Amino acid sequence: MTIKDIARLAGCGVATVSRVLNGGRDVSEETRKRVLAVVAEQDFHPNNNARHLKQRQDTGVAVLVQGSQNLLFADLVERAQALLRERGRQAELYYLDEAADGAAFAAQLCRERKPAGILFLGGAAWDFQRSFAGVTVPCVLLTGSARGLGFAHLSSLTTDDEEAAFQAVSYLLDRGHREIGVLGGGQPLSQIGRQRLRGCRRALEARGLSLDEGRTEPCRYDMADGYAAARRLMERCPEVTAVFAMSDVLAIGAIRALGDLNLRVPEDVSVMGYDGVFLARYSVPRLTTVCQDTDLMARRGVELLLAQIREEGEPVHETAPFRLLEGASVARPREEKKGV
Amino acid sequence: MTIKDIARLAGCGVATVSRVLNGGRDVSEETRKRVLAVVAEQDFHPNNNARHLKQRQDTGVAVLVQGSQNLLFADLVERAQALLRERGRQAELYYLDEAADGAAFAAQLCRERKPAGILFLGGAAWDFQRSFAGVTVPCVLLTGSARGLGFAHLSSLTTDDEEAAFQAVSYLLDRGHREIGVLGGGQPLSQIGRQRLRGCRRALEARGLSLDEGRTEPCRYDMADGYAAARRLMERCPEVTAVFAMSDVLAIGAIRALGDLNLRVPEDVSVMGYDGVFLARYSVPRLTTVCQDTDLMARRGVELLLAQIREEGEPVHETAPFRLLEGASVARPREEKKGV
DNA sequence: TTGTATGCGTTATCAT
DNA sequence: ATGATAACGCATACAA
Repeated sequence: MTIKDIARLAGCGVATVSRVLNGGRDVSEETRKRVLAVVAEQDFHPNNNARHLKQRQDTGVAVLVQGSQNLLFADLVERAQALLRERGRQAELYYLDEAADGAAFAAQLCRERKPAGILFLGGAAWDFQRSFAGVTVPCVLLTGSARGLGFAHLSSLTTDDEEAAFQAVSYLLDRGHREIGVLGGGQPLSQIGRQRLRGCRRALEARGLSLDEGRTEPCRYDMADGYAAARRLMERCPEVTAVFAMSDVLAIGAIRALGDLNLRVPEDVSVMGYDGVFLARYSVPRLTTVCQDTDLMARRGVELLLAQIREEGEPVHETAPFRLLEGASVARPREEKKGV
Repeated sequence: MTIKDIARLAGCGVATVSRVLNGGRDVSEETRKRVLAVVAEQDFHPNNNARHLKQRQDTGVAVLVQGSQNLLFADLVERAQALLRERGRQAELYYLDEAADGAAFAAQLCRERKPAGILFLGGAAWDFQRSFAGVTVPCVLLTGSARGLGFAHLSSLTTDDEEAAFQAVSYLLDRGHREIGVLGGGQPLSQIGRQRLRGCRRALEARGLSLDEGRTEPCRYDMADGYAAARRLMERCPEVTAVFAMSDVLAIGAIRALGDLNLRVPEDVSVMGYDGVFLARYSVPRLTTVCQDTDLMARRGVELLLAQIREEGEPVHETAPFRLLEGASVARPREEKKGV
């Protein structure tokens, strides 16, 4: 079943069928109806391979999600998809492995799917440097800065990770914590990890303290690693009264680890998260966390992308606001520990 | 850049390039090397649209995941993908919305991508009835039974949901609970919900109790709904001493809700989960839950699929074992409540 | 408004 | 072992 068959059954040429299927302009209402009737009757679906093979440019937007289990992205995806649909742009979702080369995949997409633009959720700066050359359409990177990369059609929007981490750790310091452990900042997403680490350091140094390397536990961003890292940290540094986890999933893992060490959260050890994913609202205790504004990021990200698609302007690199969401996982340190 | 260009640069015909790119049989080692050199030098990637347009059959396997946030599937996907790769089958992942018609998507896939087989993770029986006709390759459905559907090339493998639910509720009854609430079993995945509900009923009736409709709270399978459903349940039935949540994410939501109602888990109210996702091991308290054997399901599912791809035999419909994983979210009911 | 014809980049068929 | 060429199913330029 091809448009040829449909054309035959509807008594018209293939071009007419094609026109009806794509917007249907320059077609009389009568033939349009006749064609659509046949299409429905035959349950015909055009072949996208042939379509994209021939098509020079698609109107849709590709959304590349790197890390399907990243809860922060789940929020972003949903919002972005809805917004794009509102603006008449079909959003094609692609989930990539965390380790995959997102930019290379995007380049392939440009060759084969020819989207009007691409929205990146996550992705390593390194991949962009290496493979973004093949990407020919306007792009926006969410949750990462592409300022330093200098590509003419790549904008970016990210939370100011350094400042957010600064405030997170300052919040702990304000409550009297002095022995603070840090979880996260391993190899992947290293750019983000570095920013957050820098914020930590700045907050500590502002109080005359220093970021003790022995109290930083690099790890991947999942619960299992958060759990393991927290155990390592507490075994090595039992004097720690507060933990800053660079992601909520790490915080969840850490809370479970502390529980297994018979340490109560927040009475014995406080835990501060990062991201503000919905899971943070369901943990026991509820997480105190840096809440990234996914709603605004999705909205502004889509806006930037569509603007660049319309008129090829300069790329922009912005930061999105955040707020400190108070849960129940942070308290003042206990007296006996405070005195250590 | 097309294979035509590659052919020209390598001084051979397009057919030779194509042969080199696909397994490279019937090509002299010398020309093979020459072609590959040019391909590497030009960073050439064949166009998949054209490839699939022409190709009559692919050797890869499509994996359709319905519900990207379903944690049970996350485990299954990872295992299945690894196993397929081991067996020399490239696994192409497709994440679908929970509400999407998975079978219709699969039919489209058969027309356009022509995979050797399809592995379904989730999906509603209704969609299969309506749209599976267009699916022409061997398929295996995981986490659902397709026995009743009667398709010749659709096998299935699922946990015996009724029996598992029976044992879960029996476990609660064994510990002295009599006032048991049930969360889950709404519209989507209704087949699964019905099975589990049936198991609940059977367990209760085996002790001369009955499944009180007023104590069942239908809801979707996410934390927010679990939270809301648990609150509704406890407000309407404060005498409840144990809750059976038909999914771990519901259980997590329920535990949070109970906390907000100043009810301790498990001292005041016990919570039993279902699925055995990794998240269950990180909750506070750790979930007591029915643990589906994702490892076996992935292994056996892939095995069944590859067998059907090799030799078109009869479809099989099996159940996978499960086990009750004891956490810390279930205890005996308190005396004062027990007597109500 | 409509139909005809060409080509998208690849695989598959058939020669050689 | 290799090359020429005909599809694959569609969009599109152009003719009518």
